[in-house]
Amino acid sequence: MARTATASDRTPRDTIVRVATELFGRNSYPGTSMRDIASEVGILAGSLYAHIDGKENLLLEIIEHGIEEFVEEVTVAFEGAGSASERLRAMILAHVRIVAKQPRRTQIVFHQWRYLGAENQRRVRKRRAAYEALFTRLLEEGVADGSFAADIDVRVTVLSILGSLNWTPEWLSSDGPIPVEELSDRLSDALMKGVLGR
Amino acid sequence: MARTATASDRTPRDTIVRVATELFGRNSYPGTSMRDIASEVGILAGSLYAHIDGKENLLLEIIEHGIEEFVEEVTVAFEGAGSASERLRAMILAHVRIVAKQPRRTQIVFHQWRYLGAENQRRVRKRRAAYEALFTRLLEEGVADGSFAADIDVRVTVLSILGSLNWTPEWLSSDGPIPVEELSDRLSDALMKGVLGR
DNA sequence: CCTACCGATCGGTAGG
DNA sequence: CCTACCGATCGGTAGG
Repeated sequence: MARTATASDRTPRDTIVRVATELFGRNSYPGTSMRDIASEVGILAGSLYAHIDGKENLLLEIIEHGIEEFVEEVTVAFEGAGSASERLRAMILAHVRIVAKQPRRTQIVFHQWRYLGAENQRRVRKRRAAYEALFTRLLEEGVADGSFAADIDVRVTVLSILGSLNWTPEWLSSDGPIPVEELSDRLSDALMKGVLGR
Repeated sequence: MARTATASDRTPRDTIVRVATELFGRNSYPGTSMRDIASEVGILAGSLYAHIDGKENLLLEIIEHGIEEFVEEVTVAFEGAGSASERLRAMILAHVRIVAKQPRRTQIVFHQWRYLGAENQRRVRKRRAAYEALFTRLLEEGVADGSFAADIDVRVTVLSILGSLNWTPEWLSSDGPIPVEELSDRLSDALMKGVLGR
C-alpha cells in the first residue's frame, strides 16, 4: 500500500498531510486510523508523531488551509469587475474549480469540522461564516443595484447556493472529465435562472 | 444519561433505534459506540444484542426506513395534480417537512451511507437513485409541457436542487422555529426563480 | 523513523 | 437484560 512521496511533497510532513486528506475524505476522520495513514505513507504509526502533533491537529490543519483557499479565491471573484451577475458567476466558478482540484479536501472542509473539539470548531465556524458572508454581500449588492430580483430571500438563497455548491463533491468526481468551466456555467444557470429561465 | 422510552417506542428495539438515530446523527456512525447507545438507553452494551443484530444493521435500518419515507412522501407530491411548477413546490415541501421532523435521520440518510459495507451501499444507492429520478422526471415533464425553460440542464439542475435540499439539515434546526411551509416556499422560490426572479 | 509498548476502548459473545 | 469476558484495535509515548 505504501507509496512514494509525490512531486508536491517537499517534506515528509507534506506527504502525511496529503495522505491524511485522501483518507479522511474517503473514509472520514473517525473511520481513518493513524495506522491507516502511516501504512499508506510507508512508515509505522508511532513514527508519524515525529512530524505531527496528533490526529485532531492534522484534521484542523486540513480544514483551515482548505477553507482559506475558498475564502481567498472567492474573495478575488467577489472583488472583481463586472455586474453582480458576472461576479456571482465568477465566485461559483472559483468554488467549483477548487472542488474539482481537491474533492476530498472539500468534503472534509464542509462536512468533517464536527469531529473537532469545541474550541477548534469555534475557529472554523468563524471562517465558514466569513465565506458565507461573501455570498450574502454579493446578493445584497445585486438586489440594491437592481441586478437581482428585489423580493429574493437573501438568507435562504445564500444557503441554497451554498448547499448546491457543497454537494458538488458528491457527484463531480464520479461524473467523469466534464470541463470545469462548462459545468460551472450550467450550475450558475441553475442557481441564477432557476427552472423557469430568465 | 439514561432516559425512559418515549411514547412512540412500542418495544425496547424502538428505543434503541431512536437513540441510535439521535447519536449517529449527532456524532456520526463511527463516532458513536455501542456503549454510547446502550448507556443512553439505560442498559449495558452486551444487552443490545438481545434486540438487534449488530451495529451496521442498525445503520442500514435507519437509512432504509428514512429513504423510504422520502420516496413515499415525495412520490405522492410527484403524482399530484397541478402544473409542473406546483408539483415541484409540493415535492420540495414534502422533503422539507421530513427534514424538519427528523433532521438527525436526514443527516444519516444522505451523508452516512458511506459507512455501510459494499453490498449494503449498493442497495441504498439504488433507492437514492430512485429518489433522484423523481426530480429528473418532474423536470423533464416540465420542460416538455413548457412549464420550465427549454434550455435548462436537467441533470445539473436536479443535482443543484438535491444539493440545496440535502444541505437544509445543516441550518434548519439551528434556525429556530420558522414555519416549515414558509421556509419551503422561500426555498422553492430560490430554486425555481433563481436570483434573477421570474 | 523503528522497537516495543501503554491504558483505553472497540464490537460482539457465552452463559445464565 | 446482566456478568464477565474475548481478541482486536485505538491514539499516543519512551527510548533509542
